[in-house]
Amino acid sequence: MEGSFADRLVPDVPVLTIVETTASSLPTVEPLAPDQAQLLLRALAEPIRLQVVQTLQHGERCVCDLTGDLDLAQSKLSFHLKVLKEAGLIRARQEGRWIYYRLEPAALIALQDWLGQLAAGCRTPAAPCC
Amino acid sequence: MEGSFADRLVPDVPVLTIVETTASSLPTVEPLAPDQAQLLLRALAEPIRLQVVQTLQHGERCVCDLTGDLDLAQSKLSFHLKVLKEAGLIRARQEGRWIYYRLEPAALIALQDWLGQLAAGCRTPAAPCC
DNA sequence: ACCATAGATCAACTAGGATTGATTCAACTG
DNA sequence: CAGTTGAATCAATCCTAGTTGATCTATGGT
Repeated sequence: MEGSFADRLVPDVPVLTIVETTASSLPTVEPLAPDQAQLLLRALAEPIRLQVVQTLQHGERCVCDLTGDLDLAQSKLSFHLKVLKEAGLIRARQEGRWIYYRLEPAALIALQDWLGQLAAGCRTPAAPCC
Repeated sequence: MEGSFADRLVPDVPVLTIVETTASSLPTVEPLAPDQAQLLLRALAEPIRLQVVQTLQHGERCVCDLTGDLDLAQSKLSFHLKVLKEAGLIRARQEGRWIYYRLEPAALIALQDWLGQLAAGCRTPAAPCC
């Protein structure tokens, strides 16, 4: 262990836990811990990674295509894919010699919910001061 | 002009435009441009700024209180408040010698919507490859 | 078995965001 | 008015995420 790069960037936080609710048929997501929210935010808050995510929005894609799509060095793309994967935003699937990446909507939805709670909380009016 | 620090971090992107829809009574938000989304993400993707936002979730608060709440140097807090403000996530209000900051829910909701669109887009199944 | 290709990993380097402490500015107070 | 205090700004420094090019691993083809 004791890796570098993304390993340093990505703290040891358990990844998304997806929970099948008993009653509803829709899969819901555990409320995001602040750590997890931050992991997702940091992963998304980078131009190249944002491009990757937006590209994957249109469907699964293999690395070799992504390098072409985004005109990136293979090494660079690989680095960012790792960050996105460890944040739980994308998933990899191997097929022969190629590796396909796809978005993980659950992560996006979890973050969405987290933002919603944040927005919902700030309905309280002013406060006193020092 | 021609500042440094946050000025460099925060590109010259027009801030949120809030639009009153004619029919509904709820204020909605223009779809976020990728630039704007990234500005918001970068602002949120930092531990201290996230703490600030979470603190403000419980209501408006003046700087002097925030420094105490979060145990931060005044200068440091001021820097992060600037980033958050320029991203449109918080708003300042002066009252005498004190300056109160509060969350801007519209920004959170705009980002929420943006994430929603991203998640909605990735319903398409696999794709071909190289 | 050998070679070619897809992709991950690594070590060294770079760059730019964050921190620090000092300074400046503005609003009150005596 | 001078003195005080809340907060923003600045310059210098630090630190770490991101880049680069080379290397390693694995799959598949001949």
